[in-house]
Amino acid sequence: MPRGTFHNLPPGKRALIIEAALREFGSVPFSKAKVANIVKEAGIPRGSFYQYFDDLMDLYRYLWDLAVQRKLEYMQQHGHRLVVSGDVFQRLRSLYRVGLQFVIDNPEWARLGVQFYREDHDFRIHFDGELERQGLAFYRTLLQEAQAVGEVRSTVSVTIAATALYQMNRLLVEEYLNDVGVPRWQDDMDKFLQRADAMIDLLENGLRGATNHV
Amino acid sequence: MPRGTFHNLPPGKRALIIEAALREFGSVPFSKAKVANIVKEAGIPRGSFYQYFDDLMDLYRYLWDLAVQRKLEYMQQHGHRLVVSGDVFQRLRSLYRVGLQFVIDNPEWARLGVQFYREDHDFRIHFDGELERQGLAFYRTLLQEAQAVGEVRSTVSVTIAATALYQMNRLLVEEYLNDVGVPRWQDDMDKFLQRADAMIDLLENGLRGATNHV
Amino acid sequence: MPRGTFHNLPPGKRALIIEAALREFGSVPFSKAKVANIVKEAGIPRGSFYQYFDDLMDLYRYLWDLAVQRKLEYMQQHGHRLVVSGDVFQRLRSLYRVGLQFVIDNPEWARLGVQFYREDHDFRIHFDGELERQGLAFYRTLLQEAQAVGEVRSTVSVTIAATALYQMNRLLVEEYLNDVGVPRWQDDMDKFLQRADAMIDLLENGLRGATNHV
Amino acid sequence: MPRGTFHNLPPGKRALIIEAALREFGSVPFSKAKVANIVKEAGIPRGSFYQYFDDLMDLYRYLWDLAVQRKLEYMQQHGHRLVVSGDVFQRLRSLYRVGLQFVIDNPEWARLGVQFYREDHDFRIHFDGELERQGLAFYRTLLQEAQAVGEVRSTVSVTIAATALYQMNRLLVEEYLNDVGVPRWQDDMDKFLQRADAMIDLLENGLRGATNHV
DNA sequence: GATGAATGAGCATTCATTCAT
DNA sequence: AATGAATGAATGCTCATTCAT
Repeated sequence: MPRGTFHNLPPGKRALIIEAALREFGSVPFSKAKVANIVKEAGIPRGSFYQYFDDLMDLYRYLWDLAVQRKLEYMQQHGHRLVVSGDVFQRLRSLYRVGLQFVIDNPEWARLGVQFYREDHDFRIHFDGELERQGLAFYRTLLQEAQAVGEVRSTVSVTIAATALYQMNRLLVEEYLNDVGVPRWQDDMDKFLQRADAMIDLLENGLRGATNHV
Repeated sequence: MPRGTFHNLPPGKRALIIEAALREFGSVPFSKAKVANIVKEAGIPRGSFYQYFDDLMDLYRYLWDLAVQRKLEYMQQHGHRLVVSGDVFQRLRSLYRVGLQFVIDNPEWARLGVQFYREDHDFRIHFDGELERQGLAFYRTLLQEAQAVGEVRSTVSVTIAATALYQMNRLLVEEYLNDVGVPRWQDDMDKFLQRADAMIDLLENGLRGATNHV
Repeated sequence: MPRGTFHNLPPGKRALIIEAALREFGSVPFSKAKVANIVKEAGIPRGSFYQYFDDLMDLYRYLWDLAVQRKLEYMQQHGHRLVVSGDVFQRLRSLYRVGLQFVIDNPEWARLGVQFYREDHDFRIHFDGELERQGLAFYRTLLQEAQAVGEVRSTVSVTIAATALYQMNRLLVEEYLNDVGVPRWQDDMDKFLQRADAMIDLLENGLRGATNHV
Repeated sequence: MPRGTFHNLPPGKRALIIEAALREFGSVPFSKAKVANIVKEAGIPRGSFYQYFDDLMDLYRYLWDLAVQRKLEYMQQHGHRLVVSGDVFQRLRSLYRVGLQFVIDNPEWARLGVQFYREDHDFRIHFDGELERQGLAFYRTLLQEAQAVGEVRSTVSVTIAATALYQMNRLLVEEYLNDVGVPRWQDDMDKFLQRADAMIDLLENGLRGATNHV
C-alpha cells in the first residue's frame, strides 16, 4: 500500500506518477520494470519513490487495484449496453463488445492486464489468485444457467467452455492492443468489434458444416 | 551456433548444460535469463560458457533448434497415432492429443515454448518470424480444405477459426504445465488428453443447445 | 559531458577525481585506462563514477576540454611574454618558451597531451580532428607571412617546415616530461627553456657551416 | 628467448608465427597485443604459443632482435647507395633515403618500430635502452666530425641537432606508413624520398631568408 | 517531507595462463 | 611435444535501495 505521503500528493502529480507507472508496467514484464524509468517519466526524484511506495511491487499492487476498480466502474456506467434479455449468446456478444470497448477507451490500463497475463503462473497466482478464479466462475455460472434452460448443450464441459470464453476474450484484447494500439479510426474499432462477434459465433455454433457425423 | 568445444564435450556434461539452460530459459523471459544461473546449475566455470557459446542468445537459438528438431522427431515417431482418414475434427483431435503427449513426455522442452510465447511480439517476430505464420497457415489450410468438402461451415471466418485452434492448443499446453508440471499419475495425463478432446468438441459443435435461434 | 552530479560535487572531491583521472589518462593509452584505477585513486565507489560520467570517454572528453581551456587561459595570462614585434624567429622562440612554460607549470595536464599524440591516428582524428589541422595551419600561416616579407627563404617547403616546427615543439614537451617529470630545480627548467631556443636556432639557421655549398 | 621448440619448427611455420606477431605488434601498443590474435592469425594452437614463448614479451623481444638484425643487414647490402665522399649533408641525405627505402621494402618491420616509439618512455628505456642512445650517438659523431671540418656551424648544439636528425627521420617513416602504408606506385615512393631530401635541406640551411639578422 | 547523491551487489564478457590428454 | 579446453581474475556497467541534507 502506498504511504500517506503519496495520497497527500496534489492530484496532478499523483496522476503523473500513475501514468508513468502504467506505461512501464504495461510495456514490460514486472521483473523488467525499472524504478529509474518511472521516476524519470514522472519527473519525480528517485528518493520520493521510496517515500511513496515500499518498492515496485507496492506500486504494482496499487495500480492493479485501480485498474480493477476502473474496469468495474466502466462496466457499471456502460451497463445499459449489456443485453440482458436475449439468449446467452446475445448476452455474451454484448459482454465481449463492452469489454473490448473498455480496452478501446482505456488502452493504457488494458495493457497492464495484457502484461499481467504474460507473467509466470506462479506470479499470477501469488499476486492475485482471485482474479482468474472469479473470471472463470463468472462464465461458469453463465453457462450453467444457459444449460439449465437448454441454450447450451448439456454435454458441453462447463469448465472447458468457461476457459475458452475467458481466453478468447483475452486473446481478442491482446490482438487489439498489438495490432491497433491506439484507436485511430472508427474502422479499426469496428473491425475488432466484429471480430468479437465472430468469436462468439464460432463458440456458439462451432465449425461443423452440413456433412453427417460419423 | 555453439562452438566445436561444446559439441566435443562428453555427452553427460553437454546434457548437464542443456538441462541447466532449459531450466533457465523455461523459467524466465529471455532478457532475465542469467549466465550466472546456468553455469552454477551446470557446475561449469564462468569462462567455459563463453568457450562454448557466443552469448546467451547463441545458446537460446541452439536450444530452440533442438526443441524444434525434437518435436519433429517425436511427431514422426508417433505419426501412426495421427488420424489421417476421418473428417477434419478427428484429425484435429489426434493432432491435439499427440501434441499434448509430446508435452507430457518432454515437459522441460515444452516450457521453453511457453516462455517463448510470453516474449514481446517484437522478440518473437525477430527471433523466429516463421513460426507463428506457419502455425496459423497450417490451421488455415486444414480449415479451407474442410470447408471445400463441407465439413466446416462456409460462413465461418477461416482467420478467426485458425486463430482459435492455434491459441486453444497453446492454452492446453500452458495449463498442463501449470497444473501438473511433471506428469505423476496416468490420471493427470488422461485428464488433459480428455480436455484436448473436449476442446475440439467445443470448437466442432459449438455451445448451442436445442433452443431455436432468434 | 559529465552529469550535474559531478559539477555539484564539493570542489575538493571533484579535484580528487580530476587528478586521479589525469594520472590515469596521462599514463596509459585511452583503451588501457581503467575505471577501476580512477575510482580507487580518487577513493570513490564504483557506482559513483557512473553517476558522474557516462563512461570513460565522457570523462576523457571533459578532461580534454579542461586541458584546452587551461592552456588557452595560460597563454592569455602569459601573453605578455609573447614577442609580437620582432621577426618570425623571435616570435617562434617566445612561442616555444611560453608553451614549454605551460608544461613546466602543468605537467599533469601536459601528460594528457603526450598520451593523446601516441594514440592511433584514427583515434586522434575521430576524437579531435581539428587539433592537428589547426596546429599545422598555425605554423603554415606564420611561415607564409614570413616568406612574404623575406624572413623565410622562398624555396623552403611550407608544409615540411610547418611539420618540423609542430613536431619539434611536441618533442621538446615529451622530452621534458620524460627527463624531468616534475620540475625540481630552476636549473632543470632553464635547461629546457634554452633547449627550446636552441631548436629554433637550428631551424632558423640550419646546420651548415662556412664551407661552400657544392 | 623463445624455447628450443620454436627454433625446431619447420621454417614455414616459424615464418607464419613471425608474420602474425609482426602484424599484431605493428598494429597496437604492446599492452593491447593479444595472444589470441597471434595464434589465430598464425593458425597455431593456443597452447603451442606457451610452448614456444614464455609470454608476449618474450616474443616481442625476439621480434625486435630480428628487426634490428634485418635493418643492419639491409644497410650492409645497400651500403653502396650510401654516399661517403661528399659533405655531411650529402651523406645524411643518402642515409635518410636508404633508411626510408628499408621502410618501403619492409613496411611490416618498420611498423614495429613505429609502435615501439609510441610506447611509454619507461617501456622503451626498460626494453631497449641502448637503441636510442646508439641512434643519437651515431648522429652526434657525424655532427662532431662535420663541425671539425667546418661543414657544420660550431655554435650549433650537437645534442639538439642530433635529436632533430633522429626525430625527423622517425617522423618521415611514421608519415610514410600512415599516408601510404603499402607502396603502390613509384610516385608515392618518390614523393617521400623527395620529402626526405627536403627535410635535410631544412636542417641544413634553416629557414632564414635574406633579411638581415638583428 | 523532499531531494538526489552514495553505495555496492550483481552480471556479462574478455583473456592470459594452466592443465589434461 | 602438440593440442585446445578449463579456469577464474579482472573489468565495465546497471540499478535498487539507503543516506545525508
